[in-house]
Amino acid sequence: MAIVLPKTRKGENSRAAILNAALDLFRERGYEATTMRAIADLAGVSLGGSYHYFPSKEHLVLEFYRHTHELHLVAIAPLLAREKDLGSRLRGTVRAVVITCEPFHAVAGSIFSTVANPSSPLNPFGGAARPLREEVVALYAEVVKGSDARIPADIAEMLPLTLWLYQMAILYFWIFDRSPGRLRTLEVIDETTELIVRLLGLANLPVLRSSRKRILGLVRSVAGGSIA
Amino acid sequence: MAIVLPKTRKGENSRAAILNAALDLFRERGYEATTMRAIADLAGVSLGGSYHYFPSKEHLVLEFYRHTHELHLVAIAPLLAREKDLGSRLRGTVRAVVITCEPFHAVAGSIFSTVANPSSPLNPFGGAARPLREEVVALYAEVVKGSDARIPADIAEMLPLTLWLYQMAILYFWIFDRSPGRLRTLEVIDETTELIVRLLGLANLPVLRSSRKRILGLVRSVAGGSIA
DNA sequence: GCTCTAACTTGAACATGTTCAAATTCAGCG
DNA sequence: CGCTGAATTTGAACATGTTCAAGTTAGAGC
Repeated sequence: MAIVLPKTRKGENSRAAILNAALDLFRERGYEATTMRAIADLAGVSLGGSYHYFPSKEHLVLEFYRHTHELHLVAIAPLLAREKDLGSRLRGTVRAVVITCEPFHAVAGSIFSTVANPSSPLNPFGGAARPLREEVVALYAEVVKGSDARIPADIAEMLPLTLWLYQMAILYFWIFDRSPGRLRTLEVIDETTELIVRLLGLANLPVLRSSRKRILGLVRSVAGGSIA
Repeated sequence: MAIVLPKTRKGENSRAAILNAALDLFRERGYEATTMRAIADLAGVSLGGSYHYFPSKEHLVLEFYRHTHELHLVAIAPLLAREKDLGSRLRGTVRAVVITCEPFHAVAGSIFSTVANPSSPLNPFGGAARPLREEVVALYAEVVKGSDARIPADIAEMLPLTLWLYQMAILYFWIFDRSPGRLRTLEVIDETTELIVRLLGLANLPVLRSSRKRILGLVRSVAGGSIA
């Protein structure tokens, strides 16, 4: 079950060939229609070969996800360097997620399903996925911090984690979106990011004070138990 | 693929035996560890027999849903007949969900992951689960309607569906909850239901008017595309 | 009671993810 | 060059969800 890293040049080649074959076939046929035998054939290794570097078919999907995360980082770097408005930063970042993931829309369901399984070590709330999760949370921390919005400290503390959860919800919506160009998802992103910014602005209203405390306590409690 | 209903007494017995065997084994060993062969053995039919009444192993899970849903209905009937306060009705209803599902807590994770896959016929947003989903939404409509709370019409329209989504979120939290007696989930239910009632009370604040419109439009849009 | 048909049941066969013991390769070393 | 041990590779074997053609049963109609 442990992930074995290649120790030789030859091993590196094999691992890369397997991964590329898997990514190509996933994109071309989808996850379920891609058999481990087809991956092995295309990679030029035997059936068992893949299991030397990837403990399971699902682990190949996770490599897929890691790949898109890196594409995402590259895609939004200019925006984050330039833009100061929180709404624009948030909208651009989340839009970039779904745009980056677009080539993999057909596979995304299986990714999500894999990732949603609480008993899997790959669960985003669990330990194994922790580095990647923290990278994404840190990204949202930067989205907020690099803006000119003044966020109260108690909210700022929990906001990145909340935005990460929000992104997961958007991705789940996106998986179901069959509209051309995934326009509906983009619309929902525009609506929700604007809503988030507006609600942040309203958070200091006296009448909302107690709800704010309650919500923050809730987020803290949920995050504290399941994630941290 | 079509679901075949038994036409004879013998058929009814077989179907019931298969279903009972499946529920018992799911509860005892979990979803993945329960093989179709074990189900068939325990039910006293041959391997292929199950497929006459249940198109797939996942469809047996759907029956499991229905089973717990019916237990849930029975559990909350007295409360809904007696209580008029919205917060109490909501809290009691959602508490009853997790209490009803408690015997299946260990299984719930793998079931959730199976079912979260959008390509699964059992996906709660998809077609096969539609009748059951509509029953649950109708239940929440009754929770609201039978209360003495006065809910604006535009909110009342989308509230049951939103509460169903909320229930799903609670269930996902519950899956991760390792606290004794699942006390943390119950606490979160108490917190969130009170928050929901409070926010409903605030919905008429002028300053929230535009956010309210936005949120309702969002829910309507999300529901219209993926679910209805 | 006999026949016929639809309902029901069977289990071998298949597809595919996974395992694992054995075979092969290869770089380093004397 | 030949040896050695680790890294890599192999493919047969296994487990399990699913299919399906063939067999069996039971009840309606006569």
